[in-house]
Amino acid sequence: MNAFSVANQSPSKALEDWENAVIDLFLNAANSFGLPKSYGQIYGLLFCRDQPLAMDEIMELLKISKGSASQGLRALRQLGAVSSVFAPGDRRERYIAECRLRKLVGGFLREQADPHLEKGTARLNQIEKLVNNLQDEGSRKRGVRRHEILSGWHRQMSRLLPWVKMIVGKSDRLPQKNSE
Amino acid sequence: MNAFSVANQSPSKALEDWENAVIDLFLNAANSFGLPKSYGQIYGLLFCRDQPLAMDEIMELLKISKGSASQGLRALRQLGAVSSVFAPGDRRERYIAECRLRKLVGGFLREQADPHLEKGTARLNQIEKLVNNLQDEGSRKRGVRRHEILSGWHRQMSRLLPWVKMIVGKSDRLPQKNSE
DNA sequence: CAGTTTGTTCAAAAAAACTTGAACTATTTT
DNA sequence: AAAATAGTTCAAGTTTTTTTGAACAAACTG
Repeated sequence: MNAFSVANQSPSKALEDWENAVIDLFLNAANSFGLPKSYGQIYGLLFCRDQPLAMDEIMELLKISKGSASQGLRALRQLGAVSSVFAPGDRRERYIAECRLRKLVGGFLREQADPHLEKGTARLNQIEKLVNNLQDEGSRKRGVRRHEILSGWHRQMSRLLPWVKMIVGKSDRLPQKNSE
Repeated sequence: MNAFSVANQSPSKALEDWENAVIDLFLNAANSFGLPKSYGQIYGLLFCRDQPLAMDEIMELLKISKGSASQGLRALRQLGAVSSVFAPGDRRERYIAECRLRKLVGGFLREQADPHLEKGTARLNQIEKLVNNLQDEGSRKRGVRRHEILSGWHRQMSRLLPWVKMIVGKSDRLPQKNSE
């Protein structure tokens, strides 16, 4: 236990091992959800911290560029995964992570899934039109059948999302202290 | 209605417009699910067809390479999205698309989501270990809290998947002919 | 208002993901 | 058993995505 580890109570310059592990976890998770790694890193770092961090602190701790930090923070705010606060007596914006799974999932569905479903509707209409224009009887029948199947899938997916929000919403934070 | 469109009853050399639209739809969908475009194209093509197609036909219709076709078909079979059949009197394998959403979702969850959840368990254990080793009281408490939150999320996600399979499983194909 | 500080933008560089095709294995045909 | 056909593999090439950093804009400070 050296001078450093004792001094670690105030905003530290370096990440602890477990923090790196959490950040790496979110890095991988972001990838799986089709988001850039840096978004995951930023979220992961903020998730670890009790105190809000400013952009330049994030840049330094994660060793990422100004551009990545700026863009990542913007996207995360857009998703509702991060929000900004102002510390009195400091001009710069500071950021904290949203830790309620319900909110995170909700934001993700709103920003990613919903737009896809809408585009899907448009595409299905286009396909329907093309299919109905077919002259050849057999071809048209086959096309109509396929359009019906796709429409059914689309409907199913639309139904699924509200359930997902609902199921994830239940018993969000652990049944323990820290009650909002 | 020319000679071509009449002849189109047998395996055609070119795609129809609606087929291209469907293939493009699946191309985009594959992307959204983190799969290569070519997987989506291949699935989309097979989805359109009543008759199974051989690999060289897929290559020609989609203008993709041998390698892409081979790898794509393997991955799609692995996912349960495509299965192969043998036409009598022809040596080559032929492929058809699985059109039951339930099966598609099930395969995707099995091959993509489940492995992630397992890796998640391992990562959480690693984080727990690191956190418990912390000497500084405050740091450890913060780490423990974060590990608890992540464990809660992990549990929630594990609970969600069976529901997804269940909800998507209901009323799969349209209530119409073509009964399995 | 000139100088700082904070944060954004975007073209170019770097990294990651995907596709290609030639070489190879395995199987069938002559 | 040689030739032909099917299909796989993987290193190299291509495309796409992500990151970087310098130039810029905006808001404060002395």
